[in-house]
Amino acid sequence: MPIQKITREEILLKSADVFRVKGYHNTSMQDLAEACGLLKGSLYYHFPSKEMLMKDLLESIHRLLMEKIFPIAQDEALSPEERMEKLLKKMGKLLLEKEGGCLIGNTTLETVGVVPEFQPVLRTIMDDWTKALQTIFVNKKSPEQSFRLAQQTIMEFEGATMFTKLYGDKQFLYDTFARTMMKLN
Amino acid sequence: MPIQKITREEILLKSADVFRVKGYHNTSMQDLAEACGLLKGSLYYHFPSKEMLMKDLLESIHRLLMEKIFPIAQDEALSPEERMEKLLKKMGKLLLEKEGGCLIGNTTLETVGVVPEFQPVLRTIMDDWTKALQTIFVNKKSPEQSFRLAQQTIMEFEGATMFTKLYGDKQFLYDTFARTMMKLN
DNA sequence: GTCTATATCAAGATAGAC
DNA sequence: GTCTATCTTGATATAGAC
Repeated sequence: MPIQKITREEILLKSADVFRVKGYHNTSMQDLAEACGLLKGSLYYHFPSKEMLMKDLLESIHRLLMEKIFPIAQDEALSPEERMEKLLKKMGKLLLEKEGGCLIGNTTLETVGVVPEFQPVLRTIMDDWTKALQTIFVNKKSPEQSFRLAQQTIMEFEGATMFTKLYGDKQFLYDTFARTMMKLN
Repeated sequence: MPIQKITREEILLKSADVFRVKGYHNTSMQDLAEACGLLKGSLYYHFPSKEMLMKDLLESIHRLLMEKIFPIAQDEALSPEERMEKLLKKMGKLLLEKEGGCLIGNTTLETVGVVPEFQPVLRTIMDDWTKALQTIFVNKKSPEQSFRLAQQTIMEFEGATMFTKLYGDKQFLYDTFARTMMKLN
């Protein structure tokens, strides 16, 4: 009987690291297979196509965010400032302290308008990310203003990630974290 | 004798539209040739490779910005507010009111860390863009603060472009324009 | 579940006719 | 300067052995 070398979930995790650095179109099934310690053909046992693999990956990331990160915004044991800090730090660890920047942002700029299948899940992730931040801001501001502040925070976050990538300097992100904390006043 | 169908500069302009929408790796020489009304092989008379074509395009964009857009920041006939408005509007027309968002931002996220040849020119564009905005802010703020404000403006601008692309709503950009004008106070 | 082998196609790039 | 034709490679994907 055959030996299971890697699970479906593990393939997605390894693939995320490759896609984040190389981008969607520039990543080959060969690249993904190597990262997983498999041969190219074996990937097709788990996923019918590269496109479906990426779609599943994005949905898996959305699920992770919804379960582990975004609920921090509603943690009544913490102050709004503590929630914001905890959420930003976790987002930083998850999406930013790895090489290549933010997979969601990268994939958005690279594939929206080109691979229509990805757009809905990318939008959903941004929507729920916005809602989470809004939930924190709403302790201090009106709902409408909190919504705008949440969107602005993510935009600055993505812009800072671009600068961090271009200049190889994480300070851009740390500064954005700090400015976001100040918006809670 | 052969008939000149298109100039080198025109090829770059047509290619910019394709790259902006499809991205660098997802654009084929075939795509570029079609956009230019040429056959694939003919492109290699003008450019030795796809990589060099893109590099020349980025340098051509840099030249255009340095000649036509960034000098607005030093136009002594205008107030700081008027310079900022004029510069932002021109950047909007040049980079944003076309399909696909900002070619510089797209190319940065897609190729930094993957195509090292592009990174210097991308950095130079961002550097000079930052300097131009700093020149305007410095009428109202300290040089250090102006530098930070200039960087933040570009980051927000790129983040807003991402949202505009993802949600198909240009309001994100207009709002960012308005917020930037308010930073001059 | 993974491997080997292979089919198919499109990509970047080159050579030479016109 | 552009076209036709072609080379070579690497991509996605499939079939079948183990």
